[in-house]
Amino acid sequence: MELVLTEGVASLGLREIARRAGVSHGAPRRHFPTHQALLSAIARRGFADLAGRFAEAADEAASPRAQLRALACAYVRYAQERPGMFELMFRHDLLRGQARAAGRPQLREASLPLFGRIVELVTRCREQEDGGRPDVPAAVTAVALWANVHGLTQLWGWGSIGLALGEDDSPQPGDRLDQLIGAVIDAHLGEAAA
Amino acid sequence: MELVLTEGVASLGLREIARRAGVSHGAPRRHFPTHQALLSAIARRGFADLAGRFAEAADEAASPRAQLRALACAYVRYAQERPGMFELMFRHDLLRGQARAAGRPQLREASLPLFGRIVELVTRCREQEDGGRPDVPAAVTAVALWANVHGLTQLWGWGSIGLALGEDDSPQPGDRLDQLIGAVIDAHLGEAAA
DNA sequence: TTTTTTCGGGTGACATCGACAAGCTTGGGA
DNA sequence: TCCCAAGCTTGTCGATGTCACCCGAAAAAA
Repeated sequence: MELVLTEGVASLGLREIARRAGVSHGAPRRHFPTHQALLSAIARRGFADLAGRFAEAADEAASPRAQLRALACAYVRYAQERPGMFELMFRHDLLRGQARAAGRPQLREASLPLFGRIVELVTRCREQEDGGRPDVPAAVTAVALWANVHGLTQLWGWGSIGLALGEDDSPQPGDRLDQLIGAVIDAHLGEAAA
Repeated sequence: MELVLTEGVASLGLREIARRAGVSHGAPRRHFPTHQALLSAIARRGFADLAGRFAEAADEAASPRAQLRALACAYVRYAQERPGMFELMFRHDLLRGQARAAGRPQLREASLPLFGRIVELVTRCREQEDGGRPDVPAAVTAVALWANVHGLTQLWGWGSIGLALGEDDSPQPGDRLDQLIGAVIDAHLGEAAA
């Protein structure tokens, strides 16, 4: 099923998926009650993939700050590696229908543990190097950081960043993205690590 | 036409818009070549609205930092006040078709001057109170800040923030949003203003 | 072993959608 | 007066998602 995501999110019609699977339309209905449910299932698989990347990114890094940075990198990299999947994950809930109440909880239950890990890392990072600003609770900083990474991913994904920064220098764009992520982490967690 | 946006982005079918306008389907075709073009026109109007809010938000504030804060507030407030319009503005380009190359430039040309104002404010804010980190160029900070506000808006819009922070205290949620925006501004521009 | 239930899939219909191709109607120059 | 172009209507075409019904095989129950 994921093979369809290499074609973009626009080619995710129910009949198209059925064609791709070699079965007739209405066959998916035996497994998923509606089109949205199928898309939700695919998105859930995407969230599982992302969680796996998070796990293996956190294993490679030692300090909490490095782990946070690795998480952010994994986030952006996943989005730019599987753009269709990323798109589907964060907007399938209103692609066509008004199933707002039905699609939400699944998405939230999938993205909530990821956030729990972030807030835990922020607290650990704070009590270890206490360079941040302790006047604002850790959960707020975690939310701000998460929002920053997500927004960065979004803006990067549709090319607004390369256009806003101007495409003058920086031989490969991966450098600029690393610079951007480093700036974001530094901004939310304090200037530089110990 | 904007009246349709009070019903959400799901009710923006071409025929539905025509019904709402009291004309028959295929009538909009005389003014807009395709459905995407109509949606782009509505989104452009939304961008104009947002630019107007930015202008009047920047007038009320004096210091560049206060202006940036006002801009961020206006951004989030606009999104939570017209959620359908906000959604349409940032995703109509791939709602259904593959008109990726056609829808993009209009969106970018509409959102680029807004960003220019942000980077200008960041530079002015820096050379005035020089509290930030001058080792990273101002454009990078501006992008990071913009991405942060955008991501915050997105996460807030679909309720992930209230769910992540827990709905325990904070009588009205507007306070928490102000706190969040303040934290974001402080993080990217330096601890506290003069 | 025989029967029955369930599971996975197929077929066709229906309403709706966006895009298109004619036809109308109306208003303002020549 | 004629004309013609803008704006709207109507109808069609392909395609979509949902639904109801039918079928074959495998598993479960008799």
